[in-house]
Amino acid sequence: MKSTITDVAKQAGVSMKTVSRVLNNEPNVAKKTRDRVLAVAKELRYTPNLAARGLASSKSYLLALLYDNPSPNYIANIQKGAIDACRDSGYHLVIEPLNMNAANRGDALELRLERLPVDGIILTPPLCDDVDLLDILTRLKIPYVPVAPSREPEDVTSVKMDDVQASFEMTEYMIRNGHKRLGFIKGHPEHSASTLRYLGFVKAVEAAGLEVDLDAVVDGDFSFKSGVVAAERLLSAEQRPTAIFASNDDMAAAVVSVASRLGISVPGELSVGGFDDTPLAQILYPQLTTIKQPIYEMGHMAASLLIKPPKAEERLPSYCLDHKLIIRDSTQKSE
Amino acid sequence: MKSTITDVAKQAGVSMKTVSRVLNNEPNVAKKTRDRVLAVAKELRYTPNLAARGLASSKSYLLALLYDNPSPNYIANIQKGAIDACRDSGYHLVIEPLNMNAANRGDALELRLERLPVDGIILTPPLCDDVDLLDILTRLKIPYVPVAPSREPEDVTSVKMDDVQASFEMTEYMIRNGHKRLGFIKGHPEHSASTLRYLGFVKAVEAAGLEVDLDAVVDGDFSFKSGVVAAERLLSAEQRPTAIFASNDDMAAAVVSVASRLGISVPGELSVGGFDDTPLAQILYPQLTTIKQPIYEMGHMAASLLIKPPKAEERLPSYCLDHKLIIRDSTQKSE
DNA sequence: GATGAAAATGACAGCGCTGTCAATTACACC
DNA sequence: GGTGTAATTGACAGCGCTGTCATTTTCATC
Repeated sequence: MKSTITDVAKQAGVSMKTVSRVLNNEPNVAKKTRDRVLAVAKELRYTPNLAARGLASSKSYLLALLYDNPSPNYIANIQKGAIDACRDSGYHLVIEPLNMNAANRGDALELRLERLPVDGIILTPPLCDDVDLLDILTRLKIPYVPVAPSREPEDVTSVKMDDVQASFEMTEYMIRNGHKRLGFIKGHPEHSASTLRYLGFVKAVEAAGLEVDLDAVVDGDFSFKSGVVAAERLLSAEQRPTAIFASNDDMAAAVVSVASRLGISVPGELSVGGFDDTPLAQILYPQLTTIKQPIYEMGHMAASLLIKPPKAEERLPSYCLDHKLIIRDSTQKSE
Repeated sequence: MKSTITDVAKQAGVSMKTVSRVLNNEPNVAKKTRDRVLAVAKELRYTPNLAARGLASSKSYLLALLYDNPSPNYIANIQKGAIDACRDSGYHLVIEPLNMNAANRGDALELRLERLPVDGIILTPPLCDDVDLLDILTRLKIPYVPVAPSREPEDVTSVKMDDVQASFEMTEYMIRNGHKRLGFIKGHPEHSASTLRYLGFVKAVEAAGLEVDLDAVVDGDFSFKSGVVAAERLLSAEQRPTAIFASNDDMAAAVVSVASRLGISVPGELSVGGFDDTPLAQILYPQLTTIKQPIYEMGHMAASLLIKPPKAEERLPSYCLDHKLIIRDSTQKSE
């Protein structure tokens, strides 16, 4: 019923090995032969048997995405990118949520990883900064690519985005729109992105020859709730900001919500900028101006790097992918 | 380095086949032998080679989750459930997003499915109602389990929840809290859940001896935006409802938002109920009373059914899993 | 046309496991 | 102890493919 390499070989009048060469894009096959084999394979609707392939070549044609991240949206996008990269190369993606509490560490973790029959692993934050995990992976000699790690490990290629630059652009955009009293809501203090985003904000303010008003920089922790507290503080100030840049969309949403409660119109009297471009950004009214992280692209790149690792001499320590400032309805010119 | 079945067999002084029996929990192995083999396997840190296993048994120990669904949250939960079910049985889950536009149908789709080296497929809405897809799967003899299908296919076991009952409970809860003027916002007319949820609402109202006020039943399409329109209509009525039940959380969030804008306090003057228990429900202030679908559980059950199909005589046409009414802060007693 | 090197092809073993079926052992019973 | 049945164990082939290495073909060059 289901055709094998042998069937194709017979039909095309060549050896199994030649068929194998064609299917794996190996060199040293005459064009004529290649075309014939390809034609027969198509005709017979041949599909390679992954298990057999894997057994013979001691590869699995499987990549794993490891995560321990509460944001389904982030994961879904990484996932989509990785899968699309896999598709063209005959790879598949298996998903492994990892709960990194104490009980799951040490030997249990190592065992679990050993059991994972994959050719490479994509690590999302915060796993990509977990020293234990990285150690085990290195020991097990499983190739991995960290996505947006806080510190880039040596000898390993990672993919990331430029948080500082993205934050810089959002701030610059607000300033270009005539805003001078800028508020900023910081992210979770233990998250490295928080620092970077704040840094970009500061850089942009200073680059414009303005001064950072430290009273208008308040702490947050990425949660909607912390955004509410921060917004109340910012908006009840004597000289309230004309624009607030929150370190993520949830907190930006909180700003919009508080403003609406206080009767401050957005964007009329207050511009609000977020970060992440989560679905929330478009659900909200007005829709949020925000930064779209290249999440899909990072997933895609990470998988590609695992499937076809660059040669040692071409290896970059990291690939930085482009974000995008998405201007929607929550920001406008200062009046 | 990595140990094989042969190593274990030698060390334990039995044949490979016996080791294989033990590892696969086959019957007819003496307890003594079983224990010894297990001990040796553990000592040697033996992990079965999936590819070899698959090749020999023509199984892949892989399940696929197919989706074409915009809600990352839904997918993430199904996924988590399925993976947890896989874990204990040595299975892994591969994820396959499917874009069901015209170009990807027909032969391309069939080819793609043929290439998927899996033992079974979990279908999420709306894929589980796609006749083309179901046809191909049947033809290819790939077992599948639809999650929450609109119409239950014959000869196939599906998993689902009881939308009518869930909706009934939410409504009943509101009525029990003294609410008599109830508003309802419908979901997308082409989504079967919309009908069911409305049905549950009507049943509960009538069961309480009240009458459905058709002026307080307005159309929506599950989007926040449609919720805004619906809420404005409901809340500007002469006799506005004291409680509004929206067919999903996004629309419930819209109700809360509109109420806040109109200066109507929630839950003081207006109770709001949602459906789905999305992250939004907890992000919001006040947090939403809503229905938690057994999404994780459905994923878990679907995978379990694929891994260990019930015998023909024990087969149920469908497994209905329990939802939960989650009472938070957006509802209270009518004053 | 002879020569040699490179390109193209093929024969064959074996990856690690399980299915089949045969062989051995255990055990109840007379 | 002998017999029969069931429980337990093992020998062996082979799943479909690729790696290795040997062989054949091609073709530029003299």
